[in-house]
Amino acid sequence: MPDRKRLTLKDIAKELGISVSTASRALNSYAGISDETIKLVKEFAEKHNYVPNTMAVNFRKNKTMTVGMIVPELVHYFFSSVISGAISTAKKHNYSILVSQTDEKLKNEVFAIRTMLSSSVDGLLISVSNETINGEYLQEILDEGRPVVQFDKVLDEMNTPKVIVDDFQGAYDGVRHLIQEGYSKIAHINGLQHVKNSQERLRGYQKALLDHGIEESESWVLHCQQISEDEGFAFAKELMTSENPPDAIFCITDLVAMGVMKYLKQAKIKIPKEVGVIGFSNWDMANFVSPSLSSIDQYAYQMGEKAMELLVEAIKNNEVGKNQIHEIIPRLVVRESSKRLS
Amino acid sequence: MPDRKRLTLKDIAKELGISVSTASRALNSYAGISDETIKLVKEFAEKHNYVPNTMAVNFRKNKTMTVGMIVPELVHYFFSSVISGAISTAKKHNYSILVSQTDEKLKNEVFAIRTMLSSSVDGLLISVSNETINGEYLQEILDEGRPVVQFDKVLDEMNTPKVIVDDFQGAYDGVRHLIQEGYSKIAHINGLQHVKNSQERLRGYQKALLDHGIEESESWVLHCQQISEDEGFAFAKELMTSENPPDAIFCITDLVAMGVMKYLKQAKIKIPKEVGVIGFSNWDMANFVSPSLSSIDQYAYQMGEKAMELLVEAIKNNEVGKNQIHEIIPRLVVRESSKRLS
DNA sequence: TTGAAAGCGGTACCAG
DNA sequence: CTGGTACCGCTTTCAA
Repeated sequence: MPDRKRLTLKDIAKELGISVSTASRALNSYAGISDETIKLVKEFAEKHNYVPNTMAVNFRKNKTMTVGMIVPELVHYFFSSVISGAISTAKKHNYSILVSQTDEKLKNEVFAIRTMLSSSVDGLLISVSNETINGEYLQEILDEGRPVVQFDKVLDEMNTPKVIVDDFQGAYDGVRHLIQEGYSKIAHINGLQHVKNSQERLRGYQKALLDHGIEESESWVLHCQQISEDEGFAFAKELMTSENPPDAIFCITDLVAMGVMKYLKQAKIKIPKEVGVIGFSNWDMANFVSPSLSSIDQYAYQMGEKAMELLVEAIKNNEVGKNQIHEIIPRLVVRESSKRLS
Repeated sequence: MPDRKRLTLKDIAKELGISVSTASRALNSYAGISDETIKLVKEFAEKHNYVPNTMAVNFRKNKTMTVGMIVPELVHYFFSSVISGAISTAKKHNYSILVSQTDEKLKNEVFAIRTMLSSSVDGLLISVSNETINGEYLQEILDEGRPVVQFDKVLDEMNTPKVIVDDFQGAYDGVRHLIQEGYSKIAHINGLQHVKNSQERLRGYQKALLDHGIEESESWVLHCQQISEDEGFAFAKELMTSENPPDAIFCITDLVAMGVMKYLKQAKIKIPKEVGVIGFSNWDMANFVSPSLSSIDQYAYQMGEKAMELLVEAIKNNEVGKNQIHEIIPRLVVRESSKRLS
């Protein structure tokens, strides 16, 4: 396949009998170039299908109009929605997005960041893995003078804009709803204790109980390691076969709630009559299961849009290390799994 | 934020009192450079954290080590799985992936292709939108001498490697399974008639009926426009309230099957006792609904891996326009929704 | 085994 | 308003 040599600025200049610089300026419509010349050059370029060599432009301007996006998992309703939102905003600003995933492994995250760096991205959107405890690797990219925006799972101590969901509020709303539906023995299947989202959701759960005069029982708070369906199943079994079984379970994610419901159904425990269930994230499947699952929607798509906006802005203003928090208020979506009344 | 100027080859050369070319060759371990020099340069580079300027390298070599990937929809179990597979293979070969989505709109697809082109991707992975009927826009990228690999939804007439699922076989296996379970009045909710996947699945459905001596009824084949849950619901209703309702429904995708099951449950029609249901794609939710949904697994992740492998190979060998078909044999996953026996 | 130098294709500064 | 030219950082050819 002989790569048909592409037309360059030099070719155009020679062909039209003008200088390369004039041609360049004409194509970019600089002030101080006669309309005539501009027209001449543009028409010629159009006619001959001139496409500027992006690599040359990137090289010269030291910009790629490309940003990196690193997520823990791609095959995931929440994250793919965030990416979708980010892509849509990126498109508006003429940015492209390099996507990478870490499978929640720090090792992969470090590799991904390095790769992004070497791909010369203009900036980075990242939701850190569960294994990530400090941001030393992330710091490298900031040190290069390239902006980073964190979203969803963030490292507090890193100075970057952050787009997060108000997990506390979401959890609070969910648990309050359970209480209002008449549940009073509410268990919570939480996540990894060092992860901030988990901590906040736990706080919301506790505060809701407190505010409604319900005493907390330590044995009703369990912590997942994998945040998996299997854990949901196992913990539900553990809870329901204990001395003092709960009458509602607030789950750290919808996936865990799926496991919980699977167990309850298998054990012939009626949802929501005997036990209420509520998830977090509002996955697509929440709608399809029966009973349909009440959940907390995190506005994933909007989160992606916002994160990308902040990144574009930071790139434009060459702002690195600005610590700014954009908090998204989640929305309780009530479905069948938590409706005891009515 | 003052961008700390990065170390360049020139700096290294000056510092070590050697020429830029020697430094370059040493770093790349050229033959004809003394081991001593190589060691000297590499150690210096290592110590001072030298990172080659990728944009300069790209520019010089006219390669970016980046490929584009265009899918109809990102928030989709199947496509995100394919992307995931592609990313994993890309990583092995040191490629990065630019991701874009078209929302099944030709307009967006054209834009995405143009953007990818201008981002100087080394190659392109694409699954075309439902609106795409011919490949003139795709041809542009081939004409530039850059390889394209199509996957899942492909344009037959384009000369590119293609990775597809044997839709015919998948449909055949699914319908045969229904027949073996004792269903005989099998309806099929198909997709858009001009899309190849739809045609093949329809063929498989028809052949299975034929092979088992079951007569086909035209009124039992319906065509979706959107391939949506709502359509599944509406068509199920149409079928079940008709003069001659079927006793099984083979759906073009799991999403449509979700709608079908929703209707059946609402109409108190027992699955799988009265009506069997089977989907296509084997989404994660197939496991979570009840009854769980039988489906045809397309090995999405492997499809992504394979497509990326073919692309890397094509890039390496500078092969553009090679027409090669890699067909993946899907796998029937039997769950509750189609098990009438036992 | 090494150095000098010519670009790659643009952009932008300085003169005129 | 336009042309000439230096240069971005690296690779590679040619000479030594």
